[in-house]
Amino acid sequence: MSNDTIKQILKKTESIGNEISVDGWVRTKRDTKEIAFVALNDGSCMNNLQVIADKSEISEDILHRLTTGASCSVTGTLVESPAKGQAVELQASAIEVLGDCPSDYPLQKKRHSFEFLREMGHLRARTNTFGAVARVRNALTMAVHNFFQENEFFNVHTPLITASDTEGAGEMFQVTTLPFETFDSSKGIDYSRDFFGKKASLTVSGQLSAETYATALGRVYTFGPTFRAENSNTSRHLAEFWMIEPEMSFCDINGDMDLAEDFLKYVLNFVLENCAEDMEFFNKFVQKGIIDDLKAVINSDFTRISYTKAIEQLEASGREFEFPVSWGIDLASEHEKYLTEEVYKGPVIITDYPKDIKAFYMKLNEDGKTVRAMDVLVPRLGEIIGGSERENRHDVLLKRIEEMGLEAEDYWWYLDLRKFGTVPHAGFGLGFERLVQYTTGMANIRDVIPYARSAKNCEF
RNA sequence: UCCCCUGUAGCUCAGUCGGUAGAGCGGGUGGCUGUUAACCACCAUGUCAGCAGUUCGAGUCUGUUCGGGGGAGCCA
Repeated sequence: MSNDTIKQILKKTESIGNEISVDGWVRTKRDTKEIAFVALNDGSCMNNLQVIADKSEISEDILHRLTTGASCSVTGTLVESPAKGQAVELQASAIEVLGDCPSDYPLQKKRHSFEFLREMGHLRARTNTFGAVARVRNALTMAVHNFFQENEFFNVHTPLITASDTEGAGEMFQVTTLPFETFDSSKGIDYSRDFFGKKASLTVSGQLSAETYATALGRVYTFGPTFRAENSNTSRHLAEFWMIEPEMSFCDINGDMDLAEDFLKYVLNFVLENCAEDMEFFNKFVQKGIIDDLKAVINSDFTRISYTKAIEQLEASGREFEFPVSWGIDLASEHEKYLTEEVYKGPVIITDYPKDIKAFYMKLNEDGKTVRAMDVLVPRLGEIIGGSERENRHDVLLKRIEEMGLEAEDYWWYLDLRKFGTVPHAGFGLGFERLVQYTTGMANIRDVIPYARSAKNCEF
């Protein structure tokens, strides 16, 4: 923690003329007869610090070892740069090589494909793109907490291991200490001998637990890892991902939509303000025009339409969809894309879905056919947020549980929330990696989390 | 899980009608220039993903296994 980071050095022009020391990794070196130009990066920001290594000051041996990827500590004088391309540069008086980098270093000073870099999970953060993703991801994490804390939400740590396999959001990973080397399938499984004395799994959602705290603290949110054992092989799914789930008491579906809209605008704005350089990079090299897109979202009013209206629009479009449109179907990607990218050209919130295609806990409308669900759809990605007002009537919830073929006794504590001082409440869920994807324009979700876990993929 | 595409040097790719391997970048060496993905010259580098088959002969054709990508479904 002794030396300034390159980010600090590049910002503080008043230190021109001072003797400073900097640590970092060599990105590139350009040799001339008298001088070598070394682009030094320390991860603190996108930009490199140009180090001037005069061959009269720095030995040939040291210069020879400053290969791409090598780490070093440079001492010298910060001076105004006489050439274009950078405002300041470091005139080196001494360079210490901390770690050599032999020529079989896989990251060359050229662009690599994301596919190749995925095989280099332990090194890819040293590239411009993945460094920027990591910094933006960090900023988004900050923004999420700031937003909820400023709005008086309490962060709740919901359990990662759960014994209720009834959360109903997808296939679960089982957690067990039973020795399956000696497992005899003909005898069945005696879970009473397992660690928890019953079948346990990794959580697929913190929502039900969050609801219990919302009905005590008012406004809460979770922000933690979630696990789904789905065999889905797409650029939008992970087996391990981070989810944000706010839950509010004394709130209906309209308040829920307001929160979702405010939330998205807040975090996007936070990143544009705090990661300007990284966002410029994405704007230029990853997704052209993304900064203007995000600004447009921040300054727009999200369109809010009912499911029934959306179906009418799709039917009236005259479009040949692969999946035919009729009231009662779940919207497919092509339908969502049409609505967000072609009709409204921006975020769209769709509400009041048919009860049969949504979860049991969503509040039933007076029509008896639809529930107070709301999905936020955005261009490029589709559904980014899914939420609802929760069913707060004990008798209706019980009936819905039975209708869906679920066991009421599995939900005894969840039903208790409606038995004892029930309140209207609502919330939503948001996959954090999808938010990072949407913000950076990165096309594949495996490139916005440090180490992606998906079917048949658990490297590093 | 389904459909489509794909696997050749460290990377990105070309390789025609089946005749025994090529470019750019990267690396090494030398030169040159306050350079900016520097430039110029020279040099080195391959289990053509694996296995099996057809053929006088397979990077090329066939089968199969594995890996990667895109789309779909499921979803966040």
